[in-house]
Amino acid sequence: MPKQKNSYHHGDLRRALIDAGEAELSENGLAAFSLRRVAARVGVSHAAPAHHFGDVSGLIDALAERGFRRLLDSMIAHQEAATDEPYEQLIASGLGYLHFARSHPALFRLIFSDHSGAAPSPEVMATAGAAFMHLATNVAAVHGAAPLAHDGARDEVMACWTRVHGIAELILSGMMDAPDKDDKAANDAMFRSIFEVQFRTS
Amino acid sequence: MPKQKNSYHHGDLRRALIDAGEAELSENGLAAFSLRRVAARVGVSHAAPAHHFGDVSGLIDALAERGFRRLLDSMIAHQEAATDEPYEQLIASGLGYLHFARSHPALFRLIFSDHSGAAPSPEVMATAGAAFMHLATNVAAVHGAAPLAHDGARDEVMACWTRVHGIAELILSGMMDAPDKDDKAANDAMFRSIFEVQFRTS
DNA sequence: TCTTGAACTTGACATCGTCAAGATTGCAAG
DNA sequence: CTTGCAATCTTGACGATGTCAAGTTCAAGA
Repeated sequence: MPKQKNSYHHGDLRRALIDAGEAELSENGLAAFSLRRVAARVGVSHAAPAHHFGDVSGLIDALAERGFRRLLDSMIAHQEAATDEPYEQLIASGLGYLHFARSHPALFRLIFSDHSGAAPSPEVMATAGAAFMHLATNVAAVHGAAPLAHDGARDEVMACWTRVHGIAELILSGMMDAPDKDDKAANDAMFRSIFEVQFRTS
Repeated sequence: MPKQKNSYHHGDLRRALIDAGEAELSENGLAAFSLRRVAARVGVSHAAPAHHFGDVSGLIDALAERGFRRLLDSMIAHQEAATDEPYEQLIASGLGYLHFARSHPALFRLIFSDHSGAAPSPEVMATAGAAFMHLATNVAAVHGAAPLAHDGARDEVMACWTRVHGIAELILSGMMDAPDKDDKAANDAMFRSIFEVQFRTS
């Protein structure tokens, strides 16, 4: 199946549009995102995407799903490069989360955009659930337990997620200084020094 | 100075546009934000805002500044309704942050949108600095010290900020369940149970 | 009174998302 | 083999949007 057999019938337009959409997103950001430019980038008419995604939110949804998968992949990759020690793996996962957010800021923001109006598609929620379970497994391993086994386990997972997520968001918004995203050692130190702080009732 | 002396020369158009922009933001969200609708809402021609804000990002910037001020106000208000105990004041500030985020989601997202391209205006950064200092004072009081006095104090403040911010963002994105935003007791319990979790090296 | 500049309007333009209608093609039934 | 059908893609149009240029109105100082 050649990439382009003829002018009509692209062959794998859906995938091509998602690829192009991802590229447009990193180059121009979400605010300047345009369906017509994505179509033009693939070399297809401006109305072609409608048949595969309905309207623009359909493409956005597909991009969100891919983004979530990439986020999970980044966590896994960083974790696999770490020690077997459970806590080190948790830290590594968090650093993978951070690295993805900073490498693909627009995609990251897109994933966590306001889904208050239209609920995210089932595929997106499923991928989000997978990422959540990954974290839950990390956290549980630190306690030497099964994921979500004991009371308050869910709170622990959310405590972890919100911390990592908050750091990522504040860095992206420019409110928080951070070392170059590829300086592993510096980010490791920065992350631990914030992640591990504890507040006490005086 | 009457609100409307005649058709031309509105009198206080800049303020009126910011008011209308804020209303539009809460009603339709950032994605559907339109300069022309804001102008129409005030009863002014579609090109009138340009004279006061340049382009659309000028109005957005003004809205961000107002939003930051409202965020700080919400923190202060909640804190003043709490005990004198420093840690309780810190928690109350966080709950005020959360309450603002959930009461004005679009404005909250706007404040922390991607400023990577154009730097936020000096006014916005100044207001953001005031919010940061408020938190720094809270955190320092827990340790019975002056703001940012000791080594690592900045990390402690950022640890606090990122935690509160992460909770707010994940709730807004729909990734985290939370009690009704006006149920004070339930939110207090939820917030503490996440904020106070500590992770240890196994 | 005259004039000058700020405040606002009007009209135009390119671009955007979406819709309806037409063109093209793969494919399976006959 | 061919013939019709449904999926795929194109074309053209519409209203809405941000921005620019040129014109209009008004207040206030010379």
